[in-house]
Amino acid sequence: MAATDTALAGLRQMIASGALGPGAKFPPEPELCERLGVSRSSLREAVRSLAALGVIESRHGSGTYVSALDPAEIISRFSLSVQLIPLEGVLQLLEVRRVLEAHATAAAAARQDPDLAPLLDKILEQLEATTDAAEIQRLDAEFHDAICAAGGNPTVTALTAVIRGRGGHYRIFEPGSEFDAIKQTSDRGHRAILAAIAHRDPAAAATAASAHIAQTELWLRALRPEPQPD
Amino acid sequence: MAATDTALAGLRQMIASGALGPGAKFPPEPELCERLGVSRSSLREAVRSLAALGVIESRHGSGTYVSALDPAEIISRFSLSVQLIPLEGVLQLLEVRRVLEAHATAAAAARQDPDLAPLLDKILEQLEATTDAAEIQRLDAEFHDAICAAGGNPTVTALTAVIRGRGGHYRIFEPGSEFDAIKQTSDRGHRAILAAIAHRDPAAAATAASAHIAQTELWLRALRPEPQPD
DNA sequence: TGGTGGGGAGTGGTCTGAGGACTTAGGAGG
DNA sequence: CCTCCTAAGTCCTCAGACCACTCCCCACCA
Repeated sequence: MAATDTALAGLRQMIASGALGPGAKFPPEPELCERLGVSRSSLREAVRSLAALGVIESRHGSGTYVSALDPAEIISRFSLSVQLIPLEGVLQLLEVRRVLEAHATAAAAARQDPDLAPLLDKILEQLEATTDAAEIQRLDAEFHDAICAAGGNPTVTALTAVIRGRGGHYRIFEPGSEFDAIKQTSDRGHRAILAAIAHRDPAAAATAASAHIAQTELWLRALRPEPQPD
Repeated sequence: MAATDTALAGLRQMIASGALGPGAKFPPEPELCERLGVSRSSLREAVRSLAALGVIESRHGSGTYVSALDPAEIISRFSLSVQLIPLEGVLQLLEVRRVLEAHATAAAAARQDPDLAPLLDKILEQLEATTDAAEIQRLDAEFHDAICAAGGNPTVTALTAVIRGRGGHYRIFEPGSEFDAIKQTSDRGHRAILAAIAHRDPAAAATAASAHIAQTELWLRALRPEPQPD
């Protein structure tokens, strides 16, 4: 087995076996090198791999630690790779988001948090008042994030946020011929979601959320805009 | 900015800008070092990070390449970190699986693939005939995988497979006092799913799949078994 | 007594240089 | 035309050195 793979398997095993739980500190690099039988370079590459996956955290001058192993944090690490996926794959991911967010929106409606509807209304008022693309994206994310968070499953919230972040790179809302029609349709979709939540109607909430995101999918398929780097 | 982060951002930018598309080959390491202004160690750690996320592939003796950037492949990279997530997080992930797999099962029922029902029936016959834990796990995965694949979204298939792989580490089916009852309930759940698919009934299929996975969640919450390393 | 600042040990981050292992393409030989 | 082999190209691993950062302890001062 290759040296880096040996180190990777060894580190993974130390966590999987329960020897090191969430937040635990690894031995210093020289000791790990000796124990795993690899050079420091190879060990560090293995550590980097696990760090990229959100399993390990290296703190300069302090040590190397097992992460909290929280699924939401781990999922958020995938943002980097998701942001590089081409359009065809993004459409598949949007179907995932549509299904999950419909579920989360229904859960939010069922939970009857009295503070949620006023918060969402405040966000929508700002959203409806602006025509700035970046501002639209920020407020849209805030709206959907608040709903998902109210759904009660942080993992679902993280997953939908990662996918939404990718969709945001395709600037549907750039000023153009279709801008007004798209913006109005989007605003109406948000209001429909809020209305369903305010009426404590989970089924209507799921339908409204699903329709809203399906609309985004249709725009992406039709416009096929170029993604914006950075 | 730290050296490794500089290299990471540079590599990422080369892909995001469109300079290197899926499958494209990177320049050799020495040239990348010079262009990005970092040493080979730092460059290699950055490459390892992106490789862990499924964005880059290094082939010994050949070169470094951009991956296919296929969302299903990228999601499968997740498997390593998901397998280390503790029970509490697994339950959150199972909710994701339940929602997605209900959706995929409904889609499979709606698609009316004539080969699907016979295939599933054959798998279930084998599954119902065995009491070996590993065999149960393998056939169960095969059953659900075939359904998700028929759902038509490879990303959903990959995501559910990763989560299912984690659930499999908690051996619900180890021989014990509850074994027979659990096995029978599980078998009945599979049959209900198959019946709904055979009857081309998407709503019933979604309900059956959702109930089947919800049952797994209940077992995990109740039994709280210890995960099996390796 | 309690707070504060500095210093030193511990630890991860980066660079350099060297040699080994693997892949691939192209030419020699059949 | 096919096969085998050579050689160039490229990534993989190791070793050693030095730098940067964190944290704890202790002397110092109010």
